[in-house]
Amino acid sequence: MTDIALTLAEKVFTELATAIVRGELRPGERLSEQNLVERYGGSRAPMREAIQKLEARNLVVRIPHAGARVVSLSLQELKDIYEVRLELEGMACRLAAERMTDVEIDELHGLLREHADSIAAEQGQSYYQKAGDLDFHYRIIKGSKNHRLHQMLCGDLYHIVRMYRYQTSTSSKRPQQALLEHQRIVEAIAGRDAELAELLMRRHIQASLNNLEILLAQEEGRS
Amino acid sequence: MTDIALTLAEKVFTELATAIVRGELRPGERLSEQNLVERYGGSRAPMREAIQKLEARNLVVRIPHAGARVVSLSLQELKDIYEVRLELEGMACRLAAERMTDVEIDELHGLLREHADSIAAEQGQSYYQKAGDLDFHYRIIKGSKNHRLHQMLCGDLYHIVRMYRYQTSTSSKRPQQALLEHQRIVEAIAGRDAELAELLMRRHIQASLNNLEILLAQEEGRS
DNA sequence: AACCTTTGGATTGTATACAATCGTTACGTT
DNA sequence: AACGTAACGATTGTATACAATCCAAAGGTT
Repeated sequence: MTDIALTLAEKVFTELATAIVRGELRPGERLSEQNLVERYGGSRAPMREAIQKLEARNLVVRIPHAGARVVSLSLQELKDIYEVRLELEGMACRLAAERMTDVEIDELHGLLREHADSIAAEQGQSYYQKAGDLDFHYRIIKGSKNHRLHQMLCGDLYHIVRMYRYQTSTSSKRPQQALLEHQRIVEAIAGRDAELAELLMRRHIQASLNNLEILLAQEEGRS
Repeated sequence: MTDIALTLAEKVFTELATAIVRGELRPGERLSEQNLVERYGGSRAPMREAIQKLEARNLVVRIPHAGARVVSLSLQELKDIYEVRLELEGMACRLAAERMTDVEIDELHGLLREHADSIAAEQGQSYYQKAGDLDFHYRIIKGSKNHRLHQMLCGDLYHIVRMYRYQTSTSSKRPQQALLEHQRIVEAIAGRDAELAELLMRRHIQASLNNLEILLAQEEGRS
């Protein structure tokens, strides 16, 4: 039989994780075990375990005897994360150019066609564009065939990155620009040009970092 | 007042972590909560929490309703880890060349002199050499001034790397060779040559990976 | 009025008890 | 004898209860 016996701790964990990523739980907000019991049912033990799982993924910070809070990153910490992501995802793209199967590359092409159609039809809502962007990066990471790399990028860093992207609405011109960059990256991968693929991916992420910094600076000025 | 109130869960966690790294707990070995209670005292709750912390650092694997086992890595997984480490520690070295203070660099020089003396005196026992090697890498990582990078390298990857190094006794000629490589790396950092520093560090780790692969192959043949 | 101390409430850390699930062994069947 | 099945034991998941710690507000002192 397939194991449908998900523990309550895992359910609460995924619920909370998506809530944090979507910004429904604000950075710095407290997570009391008792509150979670009242909201999700069950007892304190599973709630506690869920919080620990969140801590393991750096989504919350726990202080002994003082409780857990949704992580709140300084601008410096966010830059640190992007610096690492730049390196790791560049690496992933390089490896993907060497290791992806031809079928996987075809699927990448298909994905880009979908995105292009979606943007052309103007129905490319912000949410779906972000999901699509995520899907693109996800496939390349998977294409690196390095399980640990996949785990680090998708498990830890991406939650954080997504969390801050949800709140900052991307500027209107960026999606088309991003699609162009994506297309060039896929070209490089299809040509098995690992160095170029890495270079282009690094530039791509650098661009989105610049974008984020501008938005954060605006937000800073507004507060 | 300084918080000396370490929770039992944390104590057990550090105990177990070092035990695993030292090989006192073998890969694949089971960790039953009840057993831990008998060995460390207390109740199941803190033991459970300790095991979860170990899982968060990839030192154990937990399967719902089936318990926890010390992680047992395939050769492929080990290669994946080294591949990531190569990239991240190369990055750390590059950043260190740009960001370390002159004082920190002086301290690095001092560390290398100690190592040279230790080897010359022939009293460089295998254990201390490893500790020294670790200290060297640790300082460079810290010198990168990227907190997340530090966390990833020291928190997750190093435990695993150390775990497999403890068991494989380094070959007799390697320490001197390693010291030489260390010295060249520090030269590059002192000269603020970031690219060279990264290159040398990557070669250095690649060499130790080659060394490890040979030893693992020998072990494979012996079993 | 500002500062320190103290006391109360709330929250986490730990202990114990019960329920659900899994692995294994013994048994019966083919 | 080999295979499938069912019951047992052991272990984990969850619930409840108690102890230790922290945070904040109230009161006294300088």
